[in-house]
Amino acid sequence: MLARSSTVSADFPGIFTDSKPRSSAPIRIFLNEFSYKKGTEIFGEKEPADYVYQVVTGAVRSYKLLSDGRRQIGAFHLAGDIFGLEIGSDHRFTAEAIVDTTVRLMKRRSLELVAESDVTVARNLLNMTTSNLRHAEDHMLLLGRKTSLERVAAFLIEMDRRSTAAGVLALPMCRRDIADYLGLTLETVSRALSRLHDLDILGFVGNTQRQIVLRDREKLASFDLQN
Amino acid sequence: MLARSSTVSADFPGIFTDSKPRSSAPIRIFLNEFSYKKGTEIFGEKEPADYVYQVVTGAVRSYKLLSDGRRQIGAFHLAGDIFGLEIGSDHRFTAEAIVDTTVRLMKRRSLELVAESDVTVARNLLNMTTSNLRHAEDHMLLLGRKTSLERVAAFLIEMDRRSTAAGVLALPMCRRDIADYLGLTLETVSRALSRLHDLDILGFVGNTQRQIVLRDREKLASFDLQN
DNA sequence: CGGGGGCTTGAGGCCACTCAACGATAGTGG
DNA sequence: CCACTATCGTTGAGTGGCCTCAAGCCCCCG
Repeated sequence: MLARSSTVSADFPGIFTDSKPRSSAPIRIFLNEFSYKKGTEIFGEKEPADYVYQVVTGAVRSYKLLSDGRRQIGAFHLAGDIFGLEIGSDHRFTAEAIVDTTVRLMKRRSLELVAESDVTVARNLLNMTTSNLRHAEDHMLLLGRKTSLERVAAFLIEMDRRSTAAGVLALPMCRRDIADYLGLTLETVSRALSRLHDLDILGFVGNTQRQIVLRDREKLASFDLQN
Repeated sequence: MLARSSTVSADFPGIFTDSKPRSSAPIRIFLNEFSYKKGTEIFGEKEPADYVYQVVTGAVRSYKLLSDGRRQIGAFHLAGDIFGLEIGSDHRFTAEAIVDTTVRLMKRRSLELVAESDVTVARNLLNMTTSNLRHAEDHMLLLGRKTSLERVAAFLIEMDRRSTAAGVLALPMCRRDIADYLGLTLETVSRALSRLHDLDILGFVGNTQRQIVLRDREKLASFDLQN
């Protein structure tokens, strides 16, 4: 039970920022921190959505499965991101910790109650849903019409944009995750990365293949067509 | 200027239904009907989103283009559907009439004003955005992971579900539109339909290839894997 | 009747997938 | 400390599903 005394807005900025100072009596919303080991499930598709989550540290993948095991990752959630926000009663994705992850969670019901009275919170709920929608729309274009090289380039640019640290891109997810996000196989992702490496567009840091430095953002961007 | 005297809810059911009876003085919202000839643009991507649209008769496609002309259709809008609803200031898709189409339109600004005061309208905005999001999420799975036959089967099932008339599916869009919706080529779509025809799962009505009768919904559904 | 758009079908090619081998790294336990 | 194993990533060879290119049919329409 954290944040008893802190303002809510400091803890769930995506939902509460831009809110005018609220009534002197602070709204009490339960905020618990919770940790998940690498690879464990945070919630499953079609489970009731009782909580909304925010990544504190770590990374999360949200995905859907076909009955034969094919997987489509809809989004990666990094530090600060809010996920599991559903308007309907059930989750539409399964969420798993990619690495050891701690999240902050709040009762969805509490959020709804606040949204009832606070117009700003309600609008921010709409804004977050909209930004999820925008991402999904852009991703449809990628999945439906882009080549493997274009997809990988777009992925690197997206991760670079979202990354806090300038310079080195530290990818928390494995090649298979990237592949399932981009609608490819892990081998194709690996080949695309190798090709970008051969073209001196990116470099690997040390011996790990999860830390990438973008040597030529401009050339990289030329592979990610505008729309 | 229609609907001067009618209630708003009757005209924009997607936004206003489930609303409790509002104040005795009806809210005045401009409602114009407008017609577009087959193939003409209703609005373009990145244009300011001043209006929200509802299909009265006809059909509309919403799509994004890559700079080299590759196209991804994000959604088809049929009679009754609301489209062009943006939270940001600009449209994120281009919308075109697939056939001769009449739409009803309202000033977005008016809608926002109503949403400010009427919580139910605000919630319905959120619900509509959410249902767009759900569709996009499902479509990502289709585009990223399904085979051509699965995609076409899913498309037929979706159109059948949305179609008002039971029995015959009257598709307003051409094969190229279907292909750009499913991330395929028109030839692949045609081959998939032929294959379903050969399997006695569907039939064509008369000499036209746009009217389809589903002979065996169960077998069709078996091609569209659950997730 | 000629022309064009929409659709189907065939033949061939290519990009991404499949299958496989291999190296590197990290974690485990002797 | 060193096998031992499992996981992750890269790379190569070959396949296959969808794309490309092309021909031809049908229907509509001027």
